[in-house]
Amino acid sequence: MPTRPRPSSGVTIGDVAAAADVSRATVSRAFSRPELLRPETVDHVKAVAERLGYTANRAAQALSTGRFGNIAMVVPDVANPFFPPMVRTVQSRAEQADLAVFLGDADESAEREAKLAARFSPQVDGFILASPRLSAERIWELADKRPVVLVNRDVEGIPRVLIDSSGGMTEGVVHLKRLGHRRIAYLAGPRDSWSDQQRRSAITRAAAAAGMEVEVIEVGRPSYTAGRSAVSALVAAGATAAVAFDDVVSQGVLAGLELRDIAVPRDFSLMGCDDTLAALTTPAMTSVSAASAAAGTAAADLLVRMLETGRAEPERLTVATHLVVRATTGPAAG
Amino acid sequence: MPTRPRPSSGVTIGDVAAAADVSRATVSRAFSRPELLRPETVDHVKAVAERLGYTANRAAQALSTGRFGNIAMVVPDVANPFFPPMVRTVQSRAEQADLAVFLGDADESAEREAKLAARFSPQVDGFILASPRLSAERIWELADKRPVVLVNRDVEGIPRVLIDSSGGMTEGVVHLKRLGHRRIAYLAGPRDSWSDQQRRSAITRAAAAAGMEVEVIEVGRPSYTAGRSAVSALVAAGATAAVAFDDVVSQGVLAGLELRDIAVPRDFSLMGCDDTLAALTTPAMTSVSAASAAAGTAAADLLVRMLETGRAEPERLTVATHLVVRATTGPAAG
DNA sequence: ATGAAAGCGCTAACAC
DNA sequence: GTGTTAGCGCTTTCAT
Repeated sequence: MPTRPRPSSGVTIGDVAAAADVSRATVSRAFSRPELLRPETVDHVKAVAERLGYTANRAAQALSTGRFGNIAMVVPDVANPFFPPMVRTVQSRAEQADLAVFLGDADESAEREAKLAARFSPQVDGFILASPRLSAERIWELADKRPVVLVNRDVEGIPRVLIDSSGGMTEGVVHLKRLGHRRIAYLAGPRDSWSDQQRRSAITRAAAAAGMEVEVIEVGRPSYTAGRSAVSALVAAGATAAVAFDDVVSQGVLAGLELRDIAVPRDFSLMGCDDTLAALTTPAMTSVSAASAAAGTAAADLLVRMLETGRAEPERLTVATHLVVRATTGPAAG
Repeated sequence: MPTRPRPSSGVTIGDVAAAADVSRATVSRAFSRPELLRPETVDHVKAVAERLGYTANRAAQALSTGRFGNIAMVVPDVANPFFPPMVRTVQSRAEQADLAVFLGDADESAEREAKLAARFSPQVDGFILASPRLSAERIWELADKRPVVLVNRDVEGIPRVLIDSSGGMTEGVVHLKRLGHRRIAYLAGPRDSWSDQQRRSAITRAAAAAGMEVEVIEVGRPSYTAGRSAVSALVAAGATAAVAFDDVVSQGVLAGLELRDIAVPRDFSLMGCDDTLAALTTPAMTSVSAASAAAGTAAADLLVRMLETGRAEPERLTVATHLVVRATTGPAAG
């Protein structure tokens, strides 16, 4: 008989059973189904386990039950200030359900999202995909194997939490119109981002309704530098105001305008989105509220419920936004 | 014999073995030790596995090998811009070693760090603790069970990566002295943070050496609001310059000063630390470089090596810092 | 209320 | 080079 030095996770359920003079089944039940045991048995077993420093082997548990006690959260970029608050709330909700959270940063790439999903899939009970760039097909495939909750992405039949920026966006356009602007620019984000598509169409529609012209300028990956570099295009477009895909880009634009001695809001109006940094800049930026923290809680809640009830109806939530007017929007120049 | 509906992870190694007409051991080897098999066997097995959509059950693997293929990273606050770049680099290094990363946000609390560590411990091969607030004893306890790498924390016998801010801090004090400042303030961070202790003593020492007075003002959790609120204490202290624990606090101070119409750098000099936001503010802040991304890579590297070699010598790295002079430091007023 | 025992899917001795 | 087989530590059915 083989006697290889087996990997030992230290104290096992057998050790506790022996020390407490009960069967392993009893030890197991003391933790997972204490109501099946006499209270004194439970106490005794737990005391012994405590004394021995017993911790259940998660792998064995998972192998036996088929449940891992883990979920995965995938984000396009943790360094984007939109996500950390969401990461935090997802974690705290997950912790309440005794779930540990894997975090994957996809670096704004659909390909890397797929890789991460594949890597996590064999050891998680479910996924939260924040602003995923994955195709609907791949999301369906994934959802076919594990419960999936989406944030800021709408795919048929998949539970999701949407932060609907169109309300705030529209208010923003109206606000700019009232200030006398006639020609504005939208600094667009990643094309495969649902948020960008939504914002793009909201602003286009609102501008048309208000009889304003809108020039769309692509900046690609939403970053400070991308925003700063976009200023020349902004100037070339002859716009007197701009709405940026998010606050990060907006902050870059702010710096770029300053560099060219274009005063905000005197010579130019600027509006961000998500309200992640807007309150912290100088001057403070007008932005569209977002509440990504709340979205995180909601998403985690949905997932936890799916896990507990076993694939309930796909719930679909939408949270509204509004414009937060600060110092970067003012009357049109001239 | 029991016939409960066993949790099935779909296609198992047995299915592949049957379909490929080999033993399960061969299938296992085709993936983990292909060099032991005839190339054609490997190809055949892999092809069949592919066709069947086989994915190894991680729990079974872990149970059998005692290795999980996961590591945990614990940070005090993901929303603090110092950490996301580190999280990203840790992840990318971990991915190269085929390790998945659990992320825990401890919310600046030692207690929560301990909880997270306990939660992750039974299913990870090692830990990266970033700026942990845990006591040395608890860190030793943890390191006793699993390999641990520390970032910005020095505990005897534990591998770690330190970003030594004292160099940059000292340069900063000299810089302020040269500008004519005589009385400065240090806006201190969390007392249980190694970084804060180090910065605190570096500035105290440097100021003493330069014959300057330094008032230490505690702000507690390093946040924008904490920084902004600290401005009154700053004014009361009669300092003409301040060094903040980090850029987040510094950014808050900047806003607080602006609110009181104290012009920077004309009336007051301000210096941040870590250079996370400094380049993005208006005016751009003088700060101490930090390279948290590099620290993350180094830490992950250390951990991966420990995992591969099996507890090598505890390596201990220190990365130096320097002052990055920008617009918020100028001649002393008056 | 508790115990006995099968088996979750995989890996690694060992035999051939 | 490949097969056989004994577990890894846990949960759960079934029996008592």
